[in-house]
Amino acid sequence: MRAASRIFRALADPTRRQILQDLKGGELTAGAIASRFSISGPSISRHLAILKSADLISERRDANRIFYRLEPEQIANTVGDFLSAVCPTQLFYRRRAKRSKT
Amino acid sequence: MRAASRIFRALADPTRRQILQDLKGGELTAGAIASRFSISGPSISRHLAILKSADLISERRDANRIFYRLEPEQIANTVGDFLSAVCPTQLFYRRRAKRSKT
DNA sequence: ACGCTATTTAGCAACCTAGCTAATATAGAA
DNA sequence: TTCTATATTAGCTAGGTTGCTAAATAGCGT
Repeated sequence: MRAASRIFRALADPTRRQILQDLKGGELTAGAIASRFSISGPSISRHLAILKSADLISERRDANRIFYRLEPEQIANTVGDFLSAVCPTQLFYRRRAKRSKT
Repeated sequence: MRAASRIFRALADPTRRQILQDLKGGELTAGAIASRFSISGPSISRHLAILKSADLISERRDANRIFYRLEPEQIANTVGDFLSAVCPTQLFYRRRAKRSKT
């Protein structure tokens, strides 16, 4: 599956979009993320797996906790590419880093 | 359903994203759009209905043809809002018009 | 009215998604 | 090893999505 498709499908779910916004403030454990929602831990775990497979977040293990962190460049690059392809005059965007092929 | 959810779900399908790109060059009839894909006319018609219900495109009837036109501000506003909420430092964006509540 | 073209709507099948609970890792402490 | 805490994986169900074909609608010319 193409990276853009993985990313846009990942962004299609409101819980996942909220997780990304929550991670904007810094990394959080899976449990801390789950506690912000009224859905079960396993369901959040799957949302995290989907976000991770789209490279929108990354994980770091510390003891038996897993910290998740936002990867804003992936989001900005892919979504920015799409926006510039569809409505370039409405938006000015600037890359922070070279786009990497994933 | 919230506008953002309708829009991100509409963007989740690659055929619909391609339709938006195709409309960037100007308005097209339903038939002209359908002829660019290998899927059936009725399927394209539904994709167009989904894009229209998300206010990403608008339609104009001329005789028995229906012309579809891109609504780039809707896309830029909603997606831009999300990007600025999640990764503001990666992207600079500028509104062309006030956001309307739909 | 009739025919022709353009397009949508209806109805169906296959697949995907997101939620749940129960079971299974993983890591550290006693 | 056993216990506890954290988190994921497995297996299931309900509902949504996307494709198809066939039928209906819309507009215009004859």
